[in-house]
Amino acid sequence: MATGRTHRPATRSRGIPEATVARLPLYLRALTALSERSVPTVSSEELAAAAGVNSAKLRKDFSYLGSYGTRGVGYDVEYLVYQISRELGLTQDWPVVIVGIGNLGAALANYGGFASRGFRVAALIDADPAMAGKPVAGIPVQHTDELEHIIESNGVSIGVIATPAGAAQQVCDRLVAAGVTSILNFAPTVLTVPDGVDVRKVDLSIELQILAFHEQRKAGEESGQEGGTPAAVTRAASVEADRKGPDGDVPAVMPA
Amino acid sequence: MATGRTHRPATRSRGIPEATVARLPLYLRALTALSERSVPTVSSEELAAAAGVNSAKLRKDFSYLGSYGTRGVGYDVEYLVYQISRELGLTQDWPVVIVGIGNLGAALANYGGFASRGFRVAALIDADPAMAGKPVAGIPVQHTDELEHIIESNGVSIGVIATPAGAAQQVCDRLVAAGVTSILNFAPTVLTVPDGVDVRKVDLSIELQILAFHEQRKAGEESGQEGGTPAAVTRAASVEADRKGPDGDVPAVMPA
DNA sequence: AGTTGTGAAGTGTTTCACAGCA
DNA sequence: TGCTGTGAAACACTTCACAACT
Repeated sequence: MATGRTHRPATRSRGIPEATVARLPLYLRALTALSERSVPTVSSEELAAAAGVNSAKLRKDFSYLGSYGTRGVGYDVEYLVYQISRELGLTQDWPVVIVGIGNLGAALANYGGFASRGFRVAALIDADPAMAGKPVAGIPVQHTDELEHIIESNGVSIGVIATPAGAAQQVCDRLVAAGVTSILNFAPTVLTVPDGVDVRKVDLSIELQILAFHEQRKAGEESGQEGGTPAAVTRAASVEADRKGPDGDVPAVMPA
Repeated sequence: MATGRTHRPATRSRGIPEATVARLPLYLRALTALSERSVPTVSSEELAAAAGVNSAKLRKDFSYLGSYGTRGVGYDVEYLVYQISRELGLTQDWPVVIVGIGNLGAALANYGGFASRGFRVAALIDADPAMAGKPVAGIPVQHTDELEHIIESNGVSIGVIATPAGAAQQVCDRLVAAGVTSILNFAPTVLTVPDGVDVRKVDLSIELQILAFHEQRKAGEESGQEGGTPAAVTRAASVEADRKGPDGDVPAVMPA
């Protein structure tokens, strides 16, 4: 089993920690804003505030990239923008395909920040023949049949999956077979991919559930009741721990 | 300055690590699928595979919730579904408002998994008067003027911001003032909120940038270029990468 | 004086490996 | 026998605090 790995291999690149990589885009955005206001230099304290992190963390993060600051002064905004862009690989242009042009896919296609920084929507792909040819965000939707051809002829290495959950793994397999090695998955499914392929997932309902967890804690906290179980206003779901009757011996769980 | 905190307070609740909380929804989804197939029990190994994590991690995660398994057997699916739901606070119903009904807001409103598990879209809110009354996903859009009233009369504590970046902080302030204490932010902005308010952000372009970073590394790894992977057009930003003196270690430069 | 860059300490997370129980 | 539950080790990340430099 274990036909392939799932998720970030986390192969700590050139010694840049994954957590740092995840923050670089944040710094970049803050720096870009400063750049647009023609601010020439910025201190770690200021930039950290703008990016929503603390300054020690920011300095440590930057230290993995090199010594790009000037003691007593701060960081040169333009220079740092460039260095981070380069580190993130944004000085080249990444063609991206979006598969699944429903509400979400359309939203993504229209998302401005998409094109702005190093990414270019090379194609929109949908399984519905009725969609074919219809322009979304100025780009004509193409049918799934074209997928392999599009990937190959455009040298696409990043794919975005915005299909229903049921179609996601299949689309993923085709993307990978055609040469895509990085996937951003919006479908609520665990994708299985071969080694060497990166998958990141964005999952609305997971985020909401995490918020609900904390929200519940807040509610429980102020109603006295300590030490024990989470007070919870629980509208008593009547799920009980009892065996199901017919146990056919279902082997359970398959990796699809 | 420092008017308020930014981001997850990460107040390690009742000893359940944040990393574990973030995985509970994943387990829950896998368990729900098993439940629908009437699978009665599942081992840590099987469940871990379905959720895309390794089994040691899963067992450790579950150990924070209590001892819900049976040695030699595994976990009772229904029972675990209930325990995790309860822990996440999904046995109560969370009314949610979505602010900003553009492409993305509409996609979110239509997202099924939304309503399915403990969340209910209480209202859709948009600043555009032309949108008012128009139904999206069967729910009539209401004008921003109604925001405070909606929040208060529905007891909404979770808000989703899907507005343009420029409006996000202002919307956030109003949500918080009206009583919202958890926010899911899709706008590419760092929100500032008072203590006690949780913010989680979902940011497409950040995810893509992280993928680009890894993608770039893959490309660089196997020598320079090869026929057929990136459309690497390296749009030479001419920022001159030379201003620092001391070499001799870490810089991790990858000239192209 | 002001601010970076970084060892070292502290904290959180993952993995190992096996005792303990069904 | 098989699988959970968990200390302990390993690893990753964050924060501290200050020397080094401008």
